[in-house]
Amino acid sequence: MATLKDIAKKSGVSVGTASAVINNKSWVSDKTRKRVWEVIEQLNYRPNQTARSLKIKKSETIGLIVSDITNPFFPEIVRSIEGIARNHGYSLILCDANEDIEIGLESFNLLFDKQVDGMILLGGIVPQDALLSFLKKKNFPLVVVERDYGYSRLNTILVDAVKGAFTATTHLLNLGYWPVGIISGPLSLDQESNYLHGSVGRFEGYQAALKAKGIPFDKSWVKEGDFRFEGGYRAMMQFLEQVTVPRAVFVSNDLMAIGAMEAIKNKGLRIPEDIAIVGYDDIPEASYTSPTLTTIALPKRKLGTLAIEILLKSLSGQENEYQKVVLPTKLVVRESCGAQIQEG
Amino acid sequence: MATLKDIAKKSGVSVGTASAVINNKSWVSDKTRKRVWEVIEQLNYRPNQTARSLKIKKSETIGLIVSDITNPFFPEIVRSIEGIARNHGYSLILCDANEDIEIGLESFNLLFDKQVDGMILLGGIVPQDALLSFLKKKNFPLVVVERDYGYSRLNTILVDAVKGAFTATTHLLNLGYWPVGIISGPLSLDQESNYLHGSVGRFEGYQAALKAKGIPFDKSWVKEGDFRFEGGYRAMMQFLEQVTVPRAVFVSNDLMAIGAMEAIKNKGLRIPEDIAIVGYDDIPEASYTSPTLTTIALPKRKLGTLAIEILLKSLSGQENEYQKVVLPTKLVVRESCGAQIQEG
DNA sequence: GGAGCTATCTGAAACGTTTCAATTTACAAC
DNA sequence: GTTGTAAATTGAAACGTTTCAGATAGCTCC
Repeated sequence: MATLKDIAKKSGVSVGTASAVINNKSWVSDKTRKRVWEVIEQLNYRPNQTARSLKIKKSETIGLIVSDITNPFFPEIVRSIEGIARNHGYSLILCDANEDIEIGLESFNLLFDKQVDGMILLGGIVPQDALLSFLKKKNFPLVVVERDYGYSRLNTILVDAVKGAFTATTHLLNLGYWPVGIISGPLSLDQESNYLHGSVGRFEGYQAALKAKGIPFDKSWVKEGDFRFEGGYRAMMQFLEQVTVPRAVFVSNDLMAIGAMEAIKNKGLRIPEDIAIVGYDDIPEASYTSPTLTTIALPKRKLGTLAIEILLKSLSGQENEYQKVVLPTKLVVRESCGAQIQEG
Repeated sequence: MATLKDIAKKSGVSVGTASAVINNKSWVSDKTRKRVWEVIEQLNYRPNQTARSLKIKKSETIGLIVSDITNPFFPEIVRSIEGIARNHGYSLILCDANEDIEIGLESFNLLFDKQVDGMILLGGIVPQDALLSFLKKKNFPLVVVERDYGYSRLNTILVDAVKGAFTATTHLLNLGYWPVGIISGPLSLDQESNYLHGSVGRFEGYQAALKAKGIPFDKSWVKEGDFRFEGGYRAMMQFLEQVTVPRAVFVSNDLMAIGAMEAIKNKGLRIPEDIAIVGYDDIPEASYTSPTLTTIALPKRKLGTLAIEILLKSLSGQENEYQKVVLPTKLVVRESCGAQIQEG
């Protein structure tokens, strides 16, 4: 592997000049520049980024911790982050936490050792105390997506979960369905670990929608899931075994909604004729299911691009404020809610 | 950020000794070891991996180029690779090529600049000429998954695509369907860029199955897709607009199969009553669709673990042979093929 | 009390860059 | 020619580690 020294020797200049050439410094004479470039090409020289990083104290690398890479919600976000990062000369070190908070913490530390210049947390699987105690000591470019740590000196990109769930539930209520149930995300976990997961917001939105219609909240229309396919299936099965079954259900994410639909079909019931369903996330699969899934679309691409853009700005050292962005959701009406054809 | 020098000064030893302590060299006295560790903890010292990498000429980083991270086939493989890599002290730089061969090449070069110690190509989106001319010059730890570059000095992990496609097609033929079409992967691209994608093997398997039954091959039962949802939809639409429509179709990957089913349903036809479908990959979604998708299951987890294990062995410098592993596939019978309940 | 060990520790070079003060060169102006 | 100035180049230090030849100290043995 050729080094700058080789280039310098072979083209008869000093190492400093050779460095100036590859960095396109303006003060190198055209003659020298040309000669050095010839040698660079001849030796097929590529600068050693590690040495460069050591010197300039930047790794030009970003850490990305995804809470669950196999959840179809994330890959599209990862893609948009990776593309923009690459176009700005940054590469991505990926860690998948597999929804395990221990791995989240381990990855968090590991990424620092690897000298990443900044970090993006997709889904915020890093434990709150570790993250906050770290942030209180150091100032580090960091963006959190889809998790609210409730700390002001932190860039956060959220989606208006309360309003999204409100819209979904109201949509079902407006269609005249009654009763309308909810399959939520993990609720109890949230309290124990102080993990303000999106599930709480979505649950609140559901309750608010009932309230707005003057309908009393009733615990028996609530089942708790785990954001995974199986959890949705199980929760719906519980509903189906009740004496009175809900006429419609808002399911807190699409993966669970698909599981819930599976349960309904297995019981020989029809969607939406017997039970109407609205999901949340709008993962690609929502268009494939049968019936297709009415759901709350999150601006996935936007979530990713915004995250990396805010991070890049922060990386560029501009003295910028911490941002907390809340993006709107959008109701996507498909078949599972039983609405007449109408643009949502 | 504390450095080794700080540690050395504060604990009254030389930098060399301090280094020996964090690297757990045996010849440091217990007394010194203890004192240095105290300072390390007190200053919250963490070794600078960049400096370390520069010196030891290893980055402890692996490059991973995925041909399409949003294809549900890949995330599970990525997860198994990442987990094992992390447990062995390696982290992963992820590049997503978005099925774009240009990006594949760009990423390939970028990863070298980043001094990755080894590389895994998931789906082999790197152009053949670039890869092979590189390999002929240098010797570099590399594992390719699900693409056969047809070069012997290269670790390759494949699945028996020909046999898989043969099994799928034969399954349809045995059910008495006729004619049986195929939606293939990109075939023409393969010839132009000499890209021996899995699509060719699957196509061959289809042809072999016909031949085995003494059925002549007919071009009009072949449509070319792009391995994406939309491509499957479009290809099926072409079939549906033909004078005679195939009675069953083997679709070369599940994403396209789901697209194809969508097209069929949109035309008001039934699966499998009007058209039977068998896919390939067994992505998680294959169990969610309606009807559920009969498909060829690949050992995804195994593909990932094997890839990283071979790479790690190669990285450890053992003078090992190049390996070419071909894993078997498995027919998973669900509803879309219209077979009676039977274990596959 | 010196030789010979061993166990422990030191100091400096090296890894491949970037950076910058200092130097050299080129050239114009007189 | 000398001087002044700008342009081009050099050389060495630095980044934070690892490594290794050599130094030192403490023993044992005769």
